[in-house]
Amino acid sequence: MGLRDYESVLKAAADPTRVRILKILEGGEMCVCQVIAILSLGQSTVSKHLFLLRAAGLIKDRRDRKWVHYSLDRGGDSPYAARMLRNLRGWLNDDPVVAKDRERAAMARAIGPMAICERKMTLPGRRRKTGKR
Amino acid sequence: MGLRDYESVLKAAADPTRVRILKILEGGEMCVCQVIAILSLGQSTVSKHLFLLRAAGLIKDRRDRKWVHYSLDRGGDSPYAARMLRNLRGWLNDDPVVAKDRERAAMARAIGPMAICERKMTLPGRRRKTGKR
DNA sequence: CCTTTATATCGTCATTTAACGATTTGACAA
DNA sequence: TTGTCAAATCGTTAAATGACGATATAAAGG
Repeated sequence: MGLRDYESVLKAAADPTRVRILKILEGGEMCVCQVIAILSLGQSTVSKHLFLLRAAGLIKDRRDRKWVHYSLDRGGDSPYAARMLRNLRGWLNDDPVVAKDRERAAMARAIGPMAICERKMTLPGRRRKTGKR
Repeated sequence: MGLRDYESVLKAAADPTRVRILKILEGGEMCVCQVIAILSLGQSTVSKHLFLLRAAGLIKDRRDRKWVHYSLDRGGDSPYAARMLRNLRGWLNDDPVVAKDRERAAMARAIGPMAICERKMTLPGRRRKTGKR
């Protein structure tokens, strides 16, 4: 519980894409394909971000049939992670990117994971492949 | 006060060397040459770290003759910075690296900035040039 | 078994970053 | 002004990071 853990939590929380994921998950559990659809990023990219967030103890996963659902790990054992999640609750709620993600998350929830995962549905409002960084 | 500010604060606070600086400054104001002596890192390296911490609103500087003293910017206008500083207060106090830095900081304070800045004194306990990463 | 589909992992590439030494700037003293 | 010294900035290099597409694994269904 020293500098190493601290660093993994802070670095995980410092990346803008990963904060977006955390803010999306504040609305509740989400399956990976929904997160992918909301962020409009490649599947492997999102998977890696989720891995880092999980490694830091910020989120946890739950397997349901062939889907994996992620949610905030509020009761985790990392005090750094727990505090950062609490901080984030009150932060960035007015940020336009976060707000837009929330809208798209609400749509994803309304549609449900099945429709999105089975590619019967695409979320509007942001074009895919928005530039390769 | 959106994602950009958040990112600069979190990234600044996520680097282990910069946290060490913040923890050192919890003991009070310090002149740059003292921080350099405590960390045993190159002068330009430390200067850049201080720049980033200042840009994020985590620390502030004060000029006194030919020395620049840095201290935590607790009353700053960035809510992210203020909160992170408060979090840090209670974090990492048991970490061995932080503890060692604190010892060396206490020595540096006892000696005073003059002696260290004028190179009449070298802090023991950690060899210079510990590897170029 | 074999196919499909959701997610994870691998390999590559471009960008960022942290370290260094060298140089410049800025404040003081002579 | 000139010299000195603390600190900031510049330029380079090696490692870390985030993006991607391709491939591998895990669970269902045929």
